[in-house]
Amino acid sequence: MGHSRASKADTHARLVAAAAARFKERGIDGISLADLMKELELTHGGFYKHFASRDELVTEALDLALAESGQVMRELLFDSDKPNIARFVDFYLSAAHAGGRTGGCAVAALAGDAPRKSADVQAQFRKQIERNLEILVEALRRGSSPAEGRATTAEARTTSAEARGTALLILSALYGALMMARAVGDSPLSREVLRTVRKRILDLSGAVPRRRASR
Amino acid sequence: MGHSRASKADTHARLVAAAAARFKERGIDGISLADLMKELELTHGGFYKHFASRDELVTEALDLALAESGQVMRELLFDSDKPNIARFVDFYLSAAHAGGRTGGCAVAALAGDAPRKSADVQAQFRKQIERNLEILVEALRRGSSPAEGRATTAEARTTSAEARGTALLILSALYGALMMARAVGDSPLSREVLRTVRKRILDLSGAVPRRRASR
Amino acid sequence: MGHSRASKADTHARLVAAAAARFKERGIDGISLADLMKELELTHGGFYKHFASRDELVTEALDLALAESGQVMRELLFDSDKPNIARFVDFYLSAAHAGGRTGGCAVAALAGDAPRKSADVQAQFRKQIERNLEILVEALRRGSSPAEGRATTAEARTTSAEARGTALLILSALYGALMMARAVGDSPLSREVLRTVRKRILDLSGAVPRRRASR
Amino acid sequence: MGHSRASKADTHARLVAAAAARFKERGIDGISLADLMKELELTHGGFYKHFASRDELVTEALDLALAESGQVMRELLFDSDKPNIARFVDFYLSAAHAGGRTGGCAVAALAGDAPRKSADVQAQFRKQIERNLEILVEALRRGSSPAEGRATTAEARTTSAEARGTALLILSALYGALMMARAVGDSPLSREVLRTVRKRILDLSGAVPRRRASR
DNA sequence: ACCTCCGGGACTCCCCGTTAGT
DNA sequence: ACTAACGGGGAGTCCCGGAGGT
Repeated sequence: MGHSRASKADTHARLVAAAAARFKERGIDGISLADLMKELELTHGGFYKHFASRDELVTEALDLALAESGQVMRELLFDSDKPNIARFVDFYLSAAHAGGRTGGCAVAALAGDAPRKSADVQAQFRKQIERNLEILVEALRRGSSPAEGRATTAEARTTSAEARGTALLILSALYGALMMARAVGDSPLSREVLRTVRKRILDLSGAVPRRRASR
Repeated sequence: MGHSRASKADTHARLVAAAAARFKERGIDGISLADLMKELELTHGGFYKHFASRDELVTEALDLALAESGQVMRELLFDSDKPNIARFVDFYLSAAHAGGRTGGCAVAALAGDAPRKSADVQAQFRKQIERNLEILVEALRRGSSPAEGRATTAEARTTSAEARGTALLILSALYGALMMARAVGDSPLSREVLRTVRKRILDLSGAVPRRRASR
Repeated sequence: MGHSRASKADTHARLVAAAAARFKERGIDGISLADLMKELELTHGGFYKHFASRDELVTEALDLALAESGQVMRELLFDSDKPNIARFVDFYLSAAHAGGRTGGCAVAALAGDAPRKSADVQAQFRKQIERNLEILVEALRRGSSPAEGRATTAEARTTSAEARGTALLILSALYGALMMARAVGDSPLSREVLRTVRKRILDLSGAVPRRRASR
Repeated sequence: MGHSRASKADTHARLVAAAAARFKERGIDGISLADLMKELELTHGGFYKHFASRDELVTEALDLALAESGQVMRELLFDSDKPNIARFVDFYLSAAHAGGRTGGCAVAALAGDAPRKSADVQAQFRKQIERNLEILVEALRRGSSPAEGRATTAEARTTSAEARGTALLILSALYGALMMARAVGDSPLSREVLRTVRKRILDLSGAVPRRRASR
């Protein structure tokens, strides 16, 4: 009875996880179903017991990969009392994170593929980037203004717009720096990009309240 | 039959140009040699008269595409007396530039493919990005300090490091914003990213002298 | 994508049939694999799932085409009680048969290519021509001597040799006339060849018993 | 001075002759210009000093090859006082003639290619076959009726039609037998075809006067 | 008359997604 | 779930006809 220890649901999940990792490494079209199945010590033919098509796997793997990127972001930012933007940026722009491609940020790894894919795929990116933005906005606001909870609605809105703008800039710079660093390979330039952008972003993130205060 | 008036060099150049455009649109692996040749009303059989391999075409097309991106940058920044950073940023983050993929920035379009390609390809990116950085640094320095020519060496070095850091941040943010906007497709989010990052970058670029002055 | 309802055997058979028709029309080297596949609404890439090489297809298509020519011969000659040589000759040398190339006789259409092909191809022609000869001999003998069943062995042998000689002449004349008619295109000459040779062959086929009787 | 002993006209003629021989061996498409030029110890590039295109060479070589076939026919039939049909048939259906392809009959060798070629090529065949027929008719008439020159116009016409019919049959059988023999390669069957058809044709050619006499 | 080589097109090989049969 | 293989399609290689330029 039964044929293997692994349940069908388990195999499905392992496939999605493996696909997410490989997609980040090699791009969405960079790995074949056959190679993917081989990784799980399965054979090519069994794939369609788990997914109706490759696209279905792409959708699920992308969901997982993008969600993970948000999860990592949230953990790094929020696992202490006060949002720790520095730790997040340090990690995000660390050489290890930039170099190793398996565990990296799915947005940075796959954003380049998205424009050539379907609107559904782009919607997945849109949704996750929106979420990541919210996380960062929240971190900026909590980091900058512990008393914000008591702000009036009008003040909060202004602050929010301000924070959202800052978050957008930071996110753009993070993604851009990571993609540049990866595109140029390991080199003095890539290290300079990571180090310098990291410092500037920390200035920016800290600058939010200060800049407001100074005006 | 036989060959037409067009010289070999001309055909070669047209192939490289077409490849550069298609690569930016669809990625380096996104177009086949046969389709590419068809664009020039040739057949794929003649391809190897011009290139020893597909990789050779990739190298040349990448060179062209990246160089063009630098050229555009230089023109937008420098075609008037005073470096015009605003015009460059406006153009770079315009919806048209972000949406249309044919004429866009090769770095933003292809940076995502580079990590999966050979070290040679990555070196091409490195070289061009280094050049683009220098252009932007020059613009920032000339824009910020018309009298810089008389600065002492020490001051100049400091200013240079400062400007280079700013340039790195700006470039990262530009590339990141463009890639994000493209990844999410045409949407309120993409428009917000482009608009907001544009404004912030203009603040940053203007901030160079002010920041120095304030210390 | 994926494969349609058609089984492999079916596709294989359709390929062979299409090749046989095209070879008769344009010669063995007159059609490319890509064009052939296009006829079945397939693409050239899948060809080697069905045949190890072009030669293998040639062999099978030739087998089919030649066998069909024998089958047509047999049907025309034998579908009534008494062998009907006249009907066969009439059809074989009809303008329609001579002009239209698709449905025509494979021997006449392809004999000219055979000498330039491999010994295997020539053996295929040999085998089928031998069979066609036997069919015609049988027709001549049954047509000429209804009581032949009671002939002594020696007489039968003599009759056989006689009939085989006549069959060889008839077959040569048929093939020769058809090839001449085709080589000169539609013209008074081609019509004269067909008409005249037809009449003479009918004389010859009827002459078998008469010639024997006269000795 | 001058560059070589061979004049341009001579080279032209040698090219045509070599092409005629190769075409008979391998078919009209069976030899490349490069190989042909190599045969004359010339190089590929010089070809277009002699012919505007390959087609022009084909036309001339075909003219030569076909004319030669008529010339051979005429010589064998007529080089003695009385037309010697037997000698012609013997030669034409000799194993050497059938096997060796270089010197063979152009009609038999190339008739199979003609239907796939232009109407001009087919017209060349038509013209030469018409001539060959006339030669054979003349031989049949002179062989059968030395006094024919004095026949009345009406009688001559009847005789002519009779002879032309016989000539058509003989020509068809000759061409057909030769093509069959070549198609099946060297074998008992090919030898049988040649031997048997030869004997039957000789019967037929001799039968002309006898058949007329018997009516 | 040569050399060179362009552009055309064919064949072969290989990989991928997908499906059928076991 | 595996084995097998179909059909799609890209890459690379070869050779041919033809067109310069020396």
